[in-house]
Amino acid sequence: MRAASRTVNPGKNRLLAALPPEEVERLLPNLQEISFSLGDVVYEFSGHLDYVYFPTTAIISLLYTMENGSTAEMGLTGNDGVVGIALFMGGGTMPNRAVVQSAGEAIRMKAKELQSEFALGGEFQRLLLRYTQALITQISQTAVCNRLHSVEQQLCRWLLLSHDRLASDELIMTQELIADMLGVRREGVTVAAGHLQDIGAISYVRGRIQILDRQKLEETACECYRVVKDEFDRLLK
Amino acid sequence: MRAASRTVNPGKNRLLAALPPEEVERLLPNLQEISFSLGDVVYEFSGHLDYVYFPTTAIISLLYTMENGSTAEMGLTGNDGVVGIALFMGGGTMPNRAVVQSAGEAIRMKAKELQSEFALGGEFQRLLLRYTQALITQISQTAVCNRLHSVEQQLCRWLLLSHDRLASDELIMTQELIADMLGVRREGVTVAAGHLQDIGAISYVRGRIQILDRQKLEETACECYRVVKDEFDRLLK
DNA sequence: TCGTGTCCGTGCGGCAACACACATACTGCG
DNA sequence: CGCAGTATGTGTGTTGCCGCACGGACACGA
Repeated sequence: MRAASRTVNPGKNRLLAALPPEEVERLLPNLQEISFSLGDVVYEFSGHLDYVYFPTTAIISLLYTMENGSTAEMGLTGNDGVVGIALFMGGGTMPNRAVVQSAGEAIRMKAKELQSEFALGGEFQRLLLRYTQALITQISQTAVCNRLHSVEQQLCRWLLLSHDRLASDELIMTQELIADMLGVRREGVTVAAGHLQDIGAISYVRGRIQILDRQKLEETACECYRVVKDEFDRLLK
Repeated sequence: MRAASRTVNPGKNRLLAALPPEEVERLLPNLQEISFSLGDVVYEFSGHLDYVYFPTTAIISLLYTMENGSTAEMGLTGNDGVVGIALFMGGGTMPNRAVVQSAGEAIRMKAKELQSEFALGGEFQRLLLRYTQALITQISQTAVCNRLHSVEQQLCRWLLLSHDRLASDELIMTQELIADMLGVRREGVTVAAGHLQDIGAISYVRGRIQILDRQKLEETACECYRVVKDEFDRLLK
């Protein structure tokens, strides 16, 4: 995790990009660009947060780790959202972890400054709350999907959600890590990904996944992906 | 669903009870008591909402119904919360359903009036947002629990969450309905509930569940119950 | 170029939950 | 009282995923 002091471009995050000019101007001095590497921990279970992060090219996973060490993802945030909602929702902390799933950049803002801007009740507040509602839908759909769908369907959903938040068709991600995200065995991912390769949807070589055919992925995925996608599109213009 | 015009007692819902007197006074004329029966639909998938509901004795389940008809619960709300968060989060609707899981009363408030009070940015807003954060934790934990835990553990979690939101030790609930909530087969509930009877934690007779030994239920449940409980206690004072 | 670590593929036994079928039992109503 | 409807219990075979073990393949540095 490395901070740079150069001027930031808020247009690279959809929430910041949607702000009216006067609010952007007010916020700009408080924004800082920051680089994340794969695996960086943005916040820990019930841990204090000094900043919120608006990803631009990075993707952050919200994970829960059980007492016995097994993990599962609740949701993920890219350039369409913000990490650290507990800071404006009022709780300060959340009982989960946020881990960088795909290396890249984010824009950060001090908690205090976020909170005072939020309290003004303008477009900033409105956007953050709408994003939070979209996130709730994503988490809900994860819950339902975990209960009712196969590993292969969930893998498709996850690949599509990640792909939507990336500029490229390549994901840097070992099967081991995907297994942790989905809360399944590594071998389960191997089998599912093997099938997706057979049908020509992806190619997978030692931690580099190429998305070859989104169409096929969408067909193989369950309805959960589309529900989440549509809801994000609806709520975030 | 039946509305009564008699004077309401906001103290029976924990959110309303936590408001300072001047805000209660302002809201009181806009509150109405309403009765729900088991199975009443509070709102439909992506359906319009005219009111928010603050349950007092009723319990409302947030459910998702798949295209193939199978269902699963994302969370539940009792006298510690509010149904209809989309109205103040800004989205207006949500892609799920809300169904009465346990008959009882709630206090309702018109959407418009909710929104104008929310916009004032006072304690009302603060409480609603903190509740929403607690709900996010509940939904998240449901997601994780669905992935990693057994039907029996989930049944315990569900019974405990419901029991916390009830005045009595008796739940009126067939195994069929519980199965829909948990997103499992009815027979799965029969087996799990049978075991819970064997160890003396509950008794179960044709749609009437008696909670006999909470201690045993908590021991059999996974950690998920406690995480949710602690987070609600922390966020809602 | 060789070794070591990482990553991916595969096979096997086991188990929990599934789908389906059906038996039992209680309940309320005519 | 008898019957229909609802609710619960049980049995059988199937399936999807798990845990574990291991083998091969590639990558990178000494």
